[in-house]
Amino acid sequence: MAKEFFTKPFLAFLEEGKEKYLPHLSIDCVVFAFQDGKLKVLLSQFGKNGLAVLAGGFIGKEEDIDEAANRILEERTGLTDIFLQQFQAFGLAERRFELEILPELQKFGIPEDSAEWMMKRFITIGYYALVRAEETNPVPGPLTQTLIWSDIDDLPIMAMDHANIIDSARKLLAKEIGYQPVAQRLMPKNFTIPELQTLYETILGRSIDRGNFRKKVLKASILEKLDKQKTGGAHRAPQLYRFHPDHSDESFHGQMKMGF
Amino acid sequence: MAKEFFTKPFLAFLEEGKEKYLPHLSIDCVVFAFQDGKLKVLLSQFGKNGLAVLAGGFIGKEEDIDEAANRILEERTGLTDIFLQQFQAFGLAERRFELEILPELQKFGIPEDSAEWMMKRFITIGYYALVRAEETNPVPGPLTQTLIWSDIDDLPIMAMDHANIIDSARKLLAKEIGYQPVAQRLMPKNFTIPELQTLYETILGRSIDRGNFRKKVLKASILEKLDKQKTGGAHRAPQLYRFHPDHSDESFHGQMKMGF
DNA sequence: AAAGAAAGAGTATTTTTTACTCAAACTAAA
DNA sequence: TTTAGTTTGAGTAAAAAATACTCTTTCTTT
Repeated sequence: MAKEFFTKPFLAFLEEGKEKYLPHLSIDCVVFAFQDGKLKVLLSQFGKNGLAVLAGGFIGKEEDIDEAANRILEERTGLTDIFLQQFQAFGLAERRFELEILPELQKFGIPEDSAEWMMKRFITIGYYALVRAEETNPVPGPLTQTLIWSDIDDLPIMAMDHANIIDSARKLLAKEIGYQPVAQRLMPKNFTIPELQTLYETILGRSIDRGNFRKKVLKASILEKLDKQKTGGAHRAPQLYRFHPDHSDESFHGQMKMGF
Repeated sequence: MAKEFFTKPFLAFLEEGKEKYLPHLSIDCVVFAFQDGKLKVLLSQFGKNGLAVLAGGFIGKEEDIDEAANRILEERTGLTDIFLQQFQAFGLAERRFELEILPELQKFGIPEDSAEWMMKRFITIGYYALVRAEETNPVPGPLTQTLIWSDIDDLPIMAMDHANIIDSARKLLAKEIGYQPVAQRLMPKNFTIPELQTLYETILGRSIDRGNFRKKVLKASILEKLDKQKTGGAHRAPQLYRFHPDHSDESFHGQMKMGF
């Protein structure tokens, strides 16, 4: 990785940016996934062990902010129809890339004035997204060197206030999981109840009684039992389920308030 | 009211704006109060029966967005230390004052180019504020002709998407009232339990059992009984309470989840 | 074939919510 | 001064939800 990354597309991006995008405004997406029993976020990193940033971008002059967020996410993950929700704007006066990113660019010989517009103060609108890791195909963009799924509890050093943005998103997630779609979007198509429980436990940050979780989740009748069982496990084969495809989304918020 | 309103201060404001404020960005505050058993919002109206807008303003180039929101609110209400919280950015591509406000300005002979920067596309960051109506002293600003407390269920015609912004804020309020500070900020210093109940009922939009409400609110031990009783009422004199001054705010979120 | 381990199922207790009833206290009308 | 009307304050009983367990089943590994 290195010099050849910051070539034409990136320079072109910088030159065009001033014309195409609204000044002082950006979008940053906290893309969550659940993998190996851990909560992950999608990050792009400037080189191995380098500074990391969220999946971000800018807002076209004639583009809705939600449109922009979807475009940015599609560019990075290849996914359309993502669960994507705005959650907070971050707007401290001293929020600017300058200090951290400018040296990086200079290392690669980018002329300073090409990136001038990017060095201004930026107010960023934070979105959070829920994806299934196994369906995602991360694609580096013009500004992104390496894309990684990082354990949310073991983040690399983040640029600016990005660690703070992730933290806010995570707290929101814990609130929102009581209102459904979260689990649908993060779990694989088929899963066992104990697997679902670990999702809840990692998001809520505490353990839940096994029996009670099962009881509650079944009573909510949001799950559909499959014929198959999960084989290969070390012990008794657990039953596989999937979310009932009927009430695909909004239909029954609050049916499973998850007040454990 | 009329011509003399759009004079020096307003023109000066327009001229300066381009220099002082970030382009394409505004702040709009939904200021809630509870008065006569009704939920009210602070609006400024262009003339009697005219178009109404939220208490809004712009973000200084070196100003945090929270700072800006506080400044704007202080300018209008004279209050400092307001409960003020960002809740959502509104950013449709066609969000612009132009169509609705430009004609108003032209009526008053404002040169079109003075207001040019204001006619661009704006992304607005929505805040909601909670105030005690009786402590507020609304002050018209450079852009605001008349300030009124409007019943949220009987709004005048609102400019742009401002009705939508109010609606979002109200929905949020209903969610947040389960997490405390809301009632503290909206109720007068002293109040009776039935009065508190009507606040909950109007915010939640449904009726609550009298006895159960009282039981729950008392068990949360957030109230302090006063010696006085509320006199003058048509019937049995209800006991006066105030919020326990100790845990003034954050201290015990969630103690009163209000799951009616 | 037996041991270990997790899943599935069930029970019992406590807490919270919901739906009421009844007495007390005050005003206004008789 | 008494009485009717109305709202507050207080309490009870039943239903639902949350919590804390135990026991059985089923699978893998030894």
